[in-house]
Amino acid sequence: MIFTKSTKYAIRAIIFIAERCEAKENCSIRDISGTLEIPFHFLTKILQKLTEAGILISAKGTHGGVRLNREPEDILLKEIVHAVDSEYSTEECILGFPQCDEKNPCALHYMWQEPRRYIERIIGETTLNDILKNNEIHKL
Amino acid sequence: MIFTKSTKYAIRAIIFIAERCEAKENCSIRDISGTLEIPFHFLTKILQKLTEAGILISAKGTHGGVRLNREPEDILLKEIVHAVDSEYSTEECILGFPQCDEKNPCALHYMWQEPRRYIERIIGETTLNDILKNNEIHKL
DNA sequence: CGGATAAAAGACTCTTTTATCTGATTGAAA
DNA sequence: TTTCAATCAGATAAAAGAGTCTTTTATCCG
Ligand code: SF4
Ligand code: SF4
Repeated sequence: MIFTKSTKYAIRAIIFIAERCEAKENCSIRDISGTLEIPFHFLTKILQKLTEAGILISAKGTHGGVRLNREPEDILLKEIVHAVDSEYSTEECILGFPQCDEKNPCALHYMWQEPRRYIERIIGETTLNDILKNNEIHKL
Repeated sequence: MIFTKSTKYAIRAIIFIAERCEAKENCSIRDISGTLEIPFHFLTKILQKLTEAGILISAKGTHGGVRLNREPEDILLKEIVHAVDSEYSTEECILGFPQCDEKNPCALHYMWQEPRRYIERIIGETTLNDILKNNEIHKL
């Protein structure tokens, strides 16, 4: 609805990593994939992006895997979203016009301001820690 | 972002029809397609759905075309959206889980309530007339 | 009335994007 | 040096979007 499937997977995976893996321990991608029922190779690609973005850190070989590269309170939802889907934007016209004309807006433009602002705030200000505070997510 | 391309096309087309065609006159789909730069055959499919939904009424043959079947104040945005994309829903979990657990929600669930409610209100309560009141939409 | 024509409806095919799967490569640990 | 697990390259599948062509139905014009 608002996030792409990749983005949803990314968020779910990060929550899993933060909750299930101790700071110094690696999470095997295979495990994450199995538990969260996310296609393995699709997940690897997503996690690679998160690693490139400096959100995760990965290790090959035995006991390898992936873990957080920073404290949950230093990871913004925004970073996760943009790491996975660099095009993501809330600026676009709700009717798909190329540039949004703030000067002479249509009614929908106007109505869309409020929810858009909320969404921008959620994505821009929520940290991984905020998400973790409200405990167990079902299926995890 | 929130609407599919088909839905955006549908809304733009309906606005065009309402503004450019007199009550008893038909709008040629070819014209709409040309003016709004919407692929012709893609648009016909969308408009067919709107016709099936009773929002538009169509006529074949010379001077045929499409026009509103009801007054703009009796056409809810919701109807347009659902006519084109019957699956559309704002109920879904923002993280893509199958059923949303209201009992023990995660933080995102909670944060998502506000914008979701706004969006539901926009879609559920806005009529075509509300959209038309705020005059000219650019590129139309 | 009867054929020419205009325009929507419908059936297919093609392209692009998003999502998923298969298999080979690399590197770390044991 | 074997083994485990991430990485990387590529093919395939599914969905959304766009294009081609045929059929149907209404008007027009003689
Ligand atoms: S005014 Fe309306 S149509 Fe124009 S860019 Fe803004 S939302 Fe889109
Ligand atoms: S609580 Fe969170 S994860 Fe669970 S259904 Fe609601 S939004 Fe989705």
